[in-house]
Amino acid sequence: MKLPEAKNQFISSWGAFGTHWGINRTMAQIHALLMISADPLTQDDIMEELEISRGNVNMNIRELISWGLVERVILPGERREYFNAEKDIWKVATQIIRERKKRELDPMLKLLAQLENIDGDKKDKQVKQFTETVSGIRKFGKHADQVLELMVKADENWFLGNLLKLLK
Amino acid sequence: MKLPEAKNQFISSWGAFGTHWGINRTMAQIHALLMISADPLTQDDIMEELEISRGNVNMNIRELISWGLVERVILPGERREYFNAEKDIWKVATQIIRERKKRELDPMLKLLAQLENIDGDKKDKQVKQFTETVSGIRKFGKHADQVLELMVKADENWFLGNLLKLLK
DNA sequence: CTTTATTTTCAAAATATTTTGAAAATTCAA
DNA sequence: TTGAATTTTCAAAATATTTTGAAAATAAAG
Repeated sequence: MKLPEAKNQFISSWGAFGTHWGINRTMAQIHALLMISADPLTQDDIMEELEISRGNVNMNIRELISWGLVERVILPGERREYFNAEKDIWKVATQIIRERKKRELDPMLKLLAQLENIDGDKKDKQVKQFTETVSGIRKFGKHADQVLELMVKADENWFLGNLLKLLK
Repeated sequence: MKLPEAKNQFISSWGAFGTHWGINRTMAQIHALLMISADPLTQDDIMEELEISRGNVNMNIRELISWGLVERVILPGERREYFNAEKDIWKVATQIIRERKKRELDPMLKLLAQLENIDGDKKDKQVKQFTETVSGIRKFGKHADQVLELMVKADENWFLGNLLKLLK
């Protein structure tokens, strides 16, 4: 397979992959394109390569920047802005984990804490099941939170190396 | 807070949570409802509780069954089918991991393997960056695959207990 | 300042997803 | 069998999301 075809395949499946993770297709495609580009690209490069509108590129680029996955690059003597993606996949993953934790897990845990103590007969079957389910999810979430916290702080090889050694 | 209000809050935020994970809102809400119900429910119970149509309930219930998160229950002497959700959150999580691994991670790894060897000048900057990115993602994916595999097979306390002890 | 290149915004259009509800299929009891 | 209860299907409608593109805003150069 030649580079252009491989590029297209990668971009397209990274895009599809993204949709399963609550990320829109185009944002994931732009991310994919930037990850495999040796040099930073302009908005126009991206528009042309992915055949999408300027507004679309602009919005999704800004979203990628807010996720900490892409940075603006100013090349000396150039008027236009360039965009560059973090290419170290470990950094990409920890950055995504960090953001999703902040945006989703933390608020969920906060809510569950509130729901754990409800008024009513603790002997009642429905009350009991509700409390048990909520507290089970909360405990699990707290564990996950700790594990993810360690993961984002740890160095790749150290963490996975030790983990796999331990568990083998 | 009283049970009914707490229930609604839980269902509604579990639904919102689901949408961030590529699961549709209603499916997640039905799942939430079944997880906090002490007893199995019928399609009509779910329709009434969530104020949604019969077809909607039916489709999403079947989807939950295909994910292995909900089971059909036949109560003796009852004509109608009842539905019951797995309530052990560890089992729920491992089941979701198992399915998503199968549906998403495995196919992605297969594709990346194909893309790792492309025709062309290995010295070319673009070819080099493409290959590096793809192989980096693939290596990471394979690690993740192993970790998830172990996680799915391990017992909750054993796994998290050891992991946290090691990393503290 | 004025002009021109570039980026950003956002209402409207296009597309995609979800939901409904009624008809068809199935299941079970009599 | 037959018929009533129940479940399933799926085209059409409703809703939600994404994309466009042109106008407004901003930034740099002359």
